[in-house]
Amino acid sequence: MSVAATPSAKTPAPRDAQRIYSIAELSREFAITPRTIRFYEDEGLIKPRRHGTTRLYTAGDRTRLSWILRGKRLGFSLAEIRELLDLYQVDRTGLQQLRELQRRCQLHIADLERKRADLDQHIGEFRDVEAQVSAELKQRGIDPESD
Amino acid sequence: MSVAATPSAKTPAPRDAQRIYSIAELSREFAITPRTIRFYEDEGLIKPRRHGTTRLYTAGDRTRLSWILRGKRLGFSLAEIRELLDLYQVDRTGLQQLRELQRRCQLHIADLERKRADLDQHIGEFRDVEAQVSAELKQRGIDPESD
DNA sequence: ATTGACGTTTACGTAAACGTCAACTAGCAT
DNA sequence: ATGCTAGTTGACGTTTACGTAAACGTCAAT
Repeated sequence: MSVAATPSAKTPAPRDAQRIYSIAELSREFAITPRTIRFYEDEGLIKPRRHGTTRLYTAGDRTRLSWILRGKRLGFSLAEIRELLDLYQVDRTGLQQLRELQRRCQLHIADLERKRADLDQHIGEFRDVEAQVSAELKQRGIDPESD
Repeated sequence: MSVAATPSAKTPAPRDAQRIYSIAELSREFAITPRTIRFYEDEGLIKPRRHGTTRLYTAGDRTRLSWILRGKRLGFSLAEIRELLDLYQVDRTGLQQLRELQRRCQLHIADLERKRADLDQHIGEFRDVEAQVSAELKQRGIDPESD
């Protein structure tokens, strides 16, 4: 389809805000399959425009996608990620809406900070192990081949 | 069976290193079902002693369990967690073993630090949202009921 | 002797998050 | 016209991480 084909074939990938991405392009960039991207769409995480039946992704969609993947790396389920994404575009007009948004942000931040504490402890433990191993290796002599 | 029953029923839970825990006790403490604990055993994450067919958990098993759950909160799969747990008890005698252990520690630490960067950015974004919402709420007046 | 709390195994079920075909379609190059 | 390359939908399969139910054993107390 070459929807996003560069005119003179000189520019490799102009990371403009105006750029339009194909599904294959995004799947390559983020190392996921097109099937996965379509799946996220089925789950309501992204809603790309269409040209006919073909999906067209904007820079915003791309950002959203990277957001999704980061959420995944942090251990959130797709359902949670969808909720979090929605927080960014809920109606901020009503007072109750604002209060609810604030509340949910605070809850989520607290969750994240607990996670951060877990992570720090976890890192600490592995640093300890690594340090002990390093010390032991130094003890035994730094000669590279001696097993 | 009351394997871990306290004699005079006075001491509530002596957190000794010698203590032995029943499966129900651990499941209550960590808010998971016994089924889950048995499942972890099937997956090779814990290997409690047995008295007949009944499982007996030591303080070490308990620590292992809390470790598993923390790993889960951080988004690791059970397979990954098993590997990480194994790192703690691999044979540290051979030089090659030590080098391999060091290498894997370093890889894992790098992974964790990437995760930490993800997490920090994530937290930052939500703090921003929360700050904006707070500002907007303050702008509109702090009167509690006005919707 | 029965009840109740707790434990066991075996087996099947399920929700989430995709992967893997299969069978199209649409545009472009030869 | 034919083939190639991307894209599409749908259906079904798979893995992970358990839940659920059945059917049973064991011990202490009643």
